Amino acid sequence: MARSVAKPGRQPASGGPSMPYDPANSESRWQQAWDQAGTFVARRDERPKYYVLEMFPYPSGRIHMGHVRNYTMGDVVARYKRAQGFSILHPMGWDAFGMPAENAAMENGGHPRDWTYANIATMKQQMKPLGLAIDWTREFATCDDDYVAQQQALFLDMLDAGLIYRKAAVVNWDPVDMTVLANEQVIDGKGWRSGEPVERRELTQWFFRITDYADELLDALDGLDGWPEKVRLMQANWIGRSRGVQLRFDTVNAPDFPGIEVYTTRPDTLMGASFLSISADHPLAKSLESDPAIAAVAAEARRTGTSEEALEKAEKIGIDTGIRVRHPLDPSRELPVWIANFVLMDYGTGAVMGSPAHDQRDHDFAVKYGLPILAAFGERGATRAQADAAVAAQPFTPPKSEPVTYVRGFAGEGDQTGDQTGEAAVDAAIAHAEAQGYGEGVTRFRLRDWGISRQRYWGCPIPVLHCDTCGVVPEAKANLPVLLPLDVSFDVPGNPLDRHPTWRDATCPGCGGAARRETDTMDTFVDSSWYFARFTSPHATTPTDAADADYWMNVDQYIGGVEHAILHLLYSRFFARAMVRTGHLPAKASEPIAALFTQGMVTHEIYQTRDDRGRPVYHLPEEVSGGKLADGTAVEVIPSAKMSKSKKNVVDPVDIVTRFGADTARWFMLSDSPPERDVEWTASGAEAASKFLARVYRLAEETGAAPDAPDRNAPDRDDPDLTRAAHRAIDEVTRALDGFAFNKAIAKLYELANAVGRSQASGEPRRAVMRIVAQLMAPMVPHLAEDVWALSGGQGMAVDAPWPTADAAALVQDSVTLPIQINGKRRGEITVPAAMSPADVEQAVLADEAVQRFLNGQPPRKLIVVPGRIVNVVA
RNA sequence: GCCCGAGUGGCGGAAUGGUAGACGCAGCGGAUUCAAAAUCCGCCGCCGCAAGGCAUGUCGGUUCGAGUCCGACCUCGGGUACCA
Repeated sequence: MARSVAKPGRQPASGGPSMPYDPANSESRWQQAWDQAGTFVARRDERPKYYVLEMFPYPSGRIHMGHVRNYTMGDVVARYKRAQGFSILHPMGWDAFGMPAENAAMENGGHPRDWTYANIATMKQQMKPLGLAIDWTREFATCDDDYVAQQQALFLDMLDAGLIYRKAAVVNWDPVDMTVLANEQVIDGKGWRSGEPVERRELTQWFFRITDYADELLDALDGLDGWPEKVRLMQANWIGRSRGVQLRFDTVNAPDFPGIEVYTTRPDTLMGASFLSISADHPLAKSLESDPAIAAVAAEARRTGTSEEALEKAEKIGIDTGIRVRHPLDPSRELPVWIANFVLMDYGTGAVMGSPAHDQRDHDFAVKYGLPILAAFGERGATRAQADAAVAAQPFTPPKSEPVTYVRGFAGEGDQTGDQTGEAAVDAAIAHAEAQGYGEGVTRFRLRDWGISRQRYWGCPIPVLHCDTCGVVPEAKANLPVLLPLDVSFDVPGNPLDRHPTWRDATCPGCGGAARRETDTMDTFVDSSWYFARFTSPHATTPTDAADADYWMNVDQYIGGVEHAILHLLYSRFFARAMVRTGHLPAKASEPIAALFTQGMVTHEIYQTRDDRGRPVYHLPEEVSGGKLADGTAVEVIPSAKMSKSKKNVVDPVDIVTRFGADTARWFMLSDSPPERDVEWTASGAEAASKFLARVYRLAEETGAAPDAPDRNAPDRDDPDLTRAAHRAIDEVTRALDGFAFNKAIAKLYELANAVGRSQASGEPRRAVMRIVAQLMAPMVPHLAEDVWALSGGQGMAVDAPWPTADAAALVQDSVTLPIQINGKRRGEITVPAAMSPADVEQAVLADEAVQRFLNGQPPRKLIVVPGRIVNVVA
């Protein structure tokens, strides 16, 4: 419907009816235009390349606002870099294996494969209208047969290179459902479906030797300049390189176990050791299980979940085994050996030294079981009695760099006491242990090898066979891919691969005899550890293509949630090294991600009322208006909560795009919060974004219509203020985009649009500025930018226009206003020529009336002039 | 428990150690309109008539000057190796 929108005075006299901003129509039109031009198909050419990647989505069923935010940010980078002349790789795929598909099959029937591909189709259809500059020709899902084939080929090469091995590891076992549970399926130590306490159970599983690269993964963090410092810190702490000592405690009364090996980073507290604790799975503990009391505690200890969190938070339990060990520094002391539930056989030696005076966990344990608490050291100057008294109620754990007073020598009773830092004492203790032969200094890592075996169906099959003659044998590459059987059911718990009638049967590539397939599948983190490499040549018949990988690697900008700061990103860093080693990536790709940005979540208010029994009842945003329901009931508003279906505080991107258009959704997602922080979706904010975009469209229409005015032959009115504003905006928006400050870029665009609205400039000068507006907005709102570009006389498409550059001359200011502080408080200001010397500024300031009043005739004690910034008078 | 973050008006936020609150939302006032919507213009941290004072989670410190740096704490969020 046509209507006039032009302001009085700028009304196009002869102009036809203007069209209102109509994103539904124009957005799909521009998307078709880009498609037809093949604008976003990545090409290897003479331009410098730029690889932008957002963490690919799990196909859960529908896209959500978090996806919109994530992909919009990547899209801004892709379009901005494209305008700057880079050849862009900006692909999209699907992290398609995983538990939700199996859960859906269990709950609603159907097959995980069908569920997954249907979800992918839906989500792709939902993403398309966002107008993302994605090369869809490279799309793949990790559950595609082809991806499975290449991943299995990688596995075999890594196996061949010695990067993969098998060992026993514990899992959460649900004794009722007879199945392995994921950590998230263990709630308060009980299985999520059965409600029964889970047990720890040992299984032989496949491991990647990520610890081979522990040193390198840690040291290389220093070079990752484009990564957030917090992520590098988290990874460094996770890898956790520590220097300590492996100590041997000789047993007194266990002839079959002459010694127990213990690793500690605090050998300086050895004199404070009052017990050893061992895992219930330690061989020594297992040998004692004929004792019913020990068996009971061991069984109880095995009932704790396997997660570190569960382990650390669980009530500490233990039992004295009756076994005694001799203290290495004092043969007259015998220490008891306890079984404890917080020690896992998987980590280290399965035994730890208890120094309750200097460790919170050991202290808790010692208090609970009445074990002695002996201080190795105390506050500086403390006597032994004082130090012991101080640790009775709580452990003393100062930083290792802090000097303390050792009250029991760390090299023996009364030997090497006195003031030391923990660091120095640890060094001395290690030296002493080595000299005396009761231990040796070792560097160890917190990082453990990466267990990839999953007792689940919907994952990439591990391509190995079990042969009675040859043992464990890799599948022949010619037989890849090993694909999942499709005729499976999920009506009984457990892994359908295990109970499939024929799938396991295979021929041994070694001896040609009968063999059984491995029924474990790979951790889905394997899939996501190399997908970025696969995007460089998604259709290659090998995992990667050397020329493509060489051109496109590395990822120049990776964008995703901080929840992946450790596992996904560390595994990817490891995988890249493994792929370099096996010849699938060039050496330069061993750090595959040059820059990382972690974006915040999208949140929304929760609207809550209470039922008769005081339980919360949640209401959808559209049911609430003005803080009330339709029937007038007031709702309680809980701000900034993560969007979740159960809390009903969700906004569907499809609804938003239908109602406002993609550009509004994109604009609001970027405008309201800095990208690394959470953003709260608000209806009013979305409406404001929509209004602003409509206003920009109107401005473009008005300026575009200007030549049709009757005075078209009169000279154009220029407006130096507007030109200056435009160049300042170019400068500021460019710097904001470079710094990932999308919200600031948008604030600058508001300012520029306001300047255009105020300006009296006419005709071409105005249109020139509107073309700059179009270019600067294009990365954020690409469809509107095309409209504005076309309306203001731009040639071709805005998407193909090179990024504008600011005219330095237009940015210079001739005078500056300096605030005047007196004793640090703002008391006035002074406007001086920008080039005025500090000495002249001082004179001008001292002449200032407000300054004279404060100084009251006295000379100032100090006068600080920060050129161009501020003046501070100290009276 | 442990590791890592974040906290600024009624709200989202801005601020190379240099005027705290850019820009936007909400609110208030005005213009336009028969009326409304839409649009346009103006005001808008708190207390105070004003002078002025108080304000960046809390408490201390460094500095001519601290939202920004240092120390301790509080609250919320992420991770914690089988959720992705």
